[in-house]
Parts: sequence; structure tokens; C-alpha cells
Amino acid sequence: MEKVQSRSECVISNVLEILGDKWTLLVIRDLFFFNKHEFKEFLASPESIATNVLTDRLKRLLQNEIIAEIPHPQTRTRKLYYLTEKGKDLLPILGSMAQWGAKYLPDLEAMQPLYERLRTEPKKVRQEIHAQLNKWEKEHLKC
Amino acid sequence: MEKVQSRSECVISNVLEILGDKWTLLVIRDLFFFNKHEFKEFLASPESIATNVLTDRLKRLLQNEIIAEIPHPQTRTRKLYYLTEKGKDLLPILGSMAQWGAKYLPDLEAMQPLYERLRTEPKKVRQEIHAQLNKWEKEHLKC
DNA sequence: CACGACACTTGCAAAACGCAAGTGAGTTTG
DNA sequence: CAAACTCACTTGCGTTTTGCAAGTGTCGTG
Repeated sequence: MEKVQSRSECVISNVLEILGDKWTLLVIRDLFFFNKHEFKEFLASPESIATNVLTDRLKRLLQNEIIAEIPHPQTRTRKLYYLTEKGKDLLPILGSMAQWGAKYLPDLEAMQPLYERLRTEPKKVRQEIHAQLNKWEKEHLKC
Repeated sequence: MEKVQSRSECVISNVLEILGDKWTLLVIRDLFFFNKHEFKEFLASPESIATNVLTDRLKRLLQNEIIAEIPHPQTRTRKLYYLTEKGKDLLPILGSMAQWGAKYLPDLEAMQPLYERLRTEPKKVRQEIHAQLNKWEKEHLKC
């Protein structure tokens, strides 16, 4: 992986160079919480990311080895994206964001039950998420 | 506080509307980890934020009630910024970012010991951070 | 009252973004 | 097997946001 010159020696600053972008984290959210794995699935998210931005963010996430890709088993044009171990370790960050939001953004009554459960029983929910990711990998990764 | 029209009903998406910006989180980092409270102190961070960006981010953080301000006890031009309860509740997010970075950005050998300790004894470090914030408040907030 | 410190503003060039229209490889259909 | 379709990704371009430098107005100080 190429060295990206960092703006400071601070760990948080360097993490933000990778993650400090709305779209990047929304893609990661889709991977964790909505079981999405394809380009068109990310495109379909309600925030309506533009295609060029999505392409760019997927590229960066691949470069940073937060996600990996495999060819689609049916067609040769599509690809499947999934979280690496490094990517899966981001769950605490997303989880704490969801917990904070569940506490301080009460206007979102139509909240996905998942987020509410993340606040009330975070450990169990995180286990379920990891279980779902593992299940997908068993079905799609041969090695 | 004015209603900001949100791009989706997703909690994480709405959190990212507030936090999904590098500079915003760097200001919060300075408040948590480096005991900074003044405009010029944020400016002095090694990432060298521009004055207009800093002004904008402080304004947004105030609007979102993540930080609050008081007049400087010595001069009437300066202000002191500090984290509200809502802002202090962001520590798990910053903490999990620091932990992830400490694990996956090992190139940063010159890492602040704080971050290393956040990985090895996160609870204790978070207690210390809250203690430091409380100490500052006792010295500066009259009410 | 002149000077400096300071938070904040302004002007402008550069970068990022959003949108619409491609592109090209692969797949399906008649 | 050729035309139509799907899909990830690219390109062009107008708009928005950012970064940087210089400036502004207010206040404290000598």
C-alpha cells in the first residue's frame, strides 16, 4: 500500500484522513447494517450517493484494505465487496455513533429497531452483525 | 435549535451530518485530549486548520449544542469553548477511533502515549479525561 | 492614543461534489 | 449472431465547498 503523507502524527488525525468523510462511512454502514455488497446496492441508499463519488470511495476503501472485492459468481461485470478484518474492526466506531445518535437525535422516531437495540443491548447486536458477516463469507468466499 | 432537513431517516446518516467532517472531529479531539479551549489554541494544532473553517466549525458545534462558550475571564474579545454533556458523550466515538488507529496505523511510532494507553486501559484513560474536563469546569464555570 | 492581540470576515483560486451523458465489457433475447 | 440491455465505471461541466492570504473591528496595554 502506498504511503500517504499524513498531515500530523496524531492517530485520530490519521484515522480521519481515511474515515473523516460522510460517504465513506455510509458505505461502511451499508456493509455492516444493511448487508449490502454490490455497487448498485450502495447506490440505492436513501442518501443517493453519486456514481463517481461511490467509485472513488470504494477505491479508497480497497486501497486502505478496509474492504476487499471478488468477482460476482453469476456475471463477470459485477463485483462483490465485503469487509476485511481491518474493516470489521470499525464496528465499535459505527456502534458508538449509532448509540450517540439514538440518545441525542430523538426526532428520528422512525428509527430502525437495529439502532435502538444497539443502545439497549449493544453486545448482542454486535455479535449478530458479526454472525451475519461470517455467514455471508461462508457462502461467498471459497478459500 | 433549527431543524436541519436530513438526507435520510438513518441515525448514522444524521450523526454524520453533524460529525462527518474531519475538521469538526479534530476540534473535538483538541477539546478532549489536549485541553484546548481557545480559538488560537485550535488554530495552533499541527493540522493547521484555516481560520474561516475553524469559525464555521465552532459555529456548527455551538448550534448543535456539542460545545458551549463563555467570555474569557481576562479579556472581552476572547471566548472559552468547552464540551457540553452531549459533547462529552462523544468520547466513545473518539476513543474507538483512537483504538482502531493504534491497532492499524503502526507507522505512527511517535504516537502520543495517551493513545497507546487508550488501547491498553481505555476505561482508566476515559475516567482521567472526564476528570480533567470536570476540573476545568470547576475552575471556569461559576454556576 | 498608538500599538498589538485577537476572533472573525472577505476575496479569490483550487479542489470536491452533483448531475447527466457516455463507455465498454458482458449478458440476454429473438 | 446481432440488437438490446445491464452494470461498473468514466467524463464533462456547472455548482458548492475549501484553503490560503489579507483585512476588519474590537479590545486591552503601555
